[in-house]
Amino acid sequence: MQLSATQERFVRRWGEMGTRWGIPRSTAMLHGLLYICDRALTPEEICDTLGLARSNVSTSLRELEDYRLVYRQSVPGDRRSYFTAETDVWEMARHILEERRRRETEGAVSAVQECLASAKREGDKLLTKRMKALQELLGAADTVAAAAQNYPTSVFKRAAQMGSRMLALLAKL
Amino acid sequence: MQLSATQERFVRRWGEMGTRWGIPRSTAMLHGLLYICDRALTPEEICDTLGLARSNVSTSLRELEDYRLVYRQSVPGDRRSYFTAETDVWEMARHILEERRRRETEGAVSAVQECLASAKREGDKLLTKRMKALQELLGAADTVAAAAQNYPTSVFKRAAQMGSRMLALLAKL
DNA sequence: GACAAATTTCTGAAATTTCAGAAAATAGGG
DNA sequence: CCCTATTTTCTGAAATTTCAGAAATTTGTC
Repeated sequence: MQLSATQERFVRRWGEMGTRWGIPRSTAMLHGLLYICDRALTPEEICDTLGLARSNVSTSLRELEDYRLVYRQSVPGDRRSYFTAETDVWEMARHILEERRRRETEGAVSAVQECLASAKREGDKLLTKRMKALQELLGAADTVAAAAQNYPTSVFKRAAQMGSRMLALLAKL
Repeated sequence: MQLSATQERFVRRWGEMGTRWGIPRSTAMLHGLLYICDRALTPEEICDTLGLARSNVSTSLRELEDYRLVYRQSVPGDRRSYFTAETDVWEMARHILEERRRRETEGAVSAVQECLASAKREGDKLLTKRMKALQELLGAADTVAAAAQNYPTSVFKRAAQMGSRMLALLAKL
């Protein structure tokens, strides 16, 4: 698959962005490519287009599937897998939020939990206080993120779009 | 400064968490240490306590100052700098959000902007559509994050704590 | 169940990031 | 204005991460 100059540029830029978000460049490029494609691609085509090793594409695709940013499709009578990206950006955002919550906050919550227990046991007042505060924050973040998962995309979208107005409203309460 | 076993454990765990968040382990440890301290520390003390190189502490402190997670204080008649951490977790969260917005979304917004312009110029319908969608998402995220900066901590805190309820409300509209 | 196509896992090399030590710069006190 | 205490910047070594190529595994077909 031959990319136009602009498509090429987007894919490259997107890959660059990925690195800032803690996503390997090649994984992000692969995602960018699928995102701007209107048909499903085979891993083979992806390799050729982006100049990545087959193994790398395989690993990246699995990672992106975990994030639910790309979907695998199988065509009857064709042994190859075909991949497409999630193109609804709000759905994308939800999935990223969900996965990041799993990976980034869950560990922190349990770490703080443990330390809080120890601090109490040892009677360390200050540490107890600090751990409680952290727990409050992490808990709230986790709750919001979790809640976002339980509503349809339309609600999530509306919430994000109205976010600033909601804050304005809250400021008056 | 001698740490108790639990304090030590927290600092270590917090450092570990940092790496998942894209923050160097030593920087996160340093932040963790200051967060659980009730008095200001000198860089020297921090080195001794955590076993880090002086240079490393210097760099990490500057980074944490950029995030506004630690503050520098100077004591008259003492040439050394003293450092304390932000201990209000909601303020902490706001500062992190702000800095992450600056570092992570600003670049993406301008990248998409550029690509959108090129796509339009070239008449690439699909790419234009995709770039517009991304722009919508990034714009919304940016707006929410920006709005959070403009309200007092109390509002931010309330918003986070009520987040799930707000979503429930929105779902009915 | 043997064969071929496709995919995944393993391994190490290349690139990047983190961090300690040395050298340079800065600031205060005499 | 020099001297000393403190901090910052520079440099390269160590650790980590990313990724290509080879080997192993899986999947489907005959």
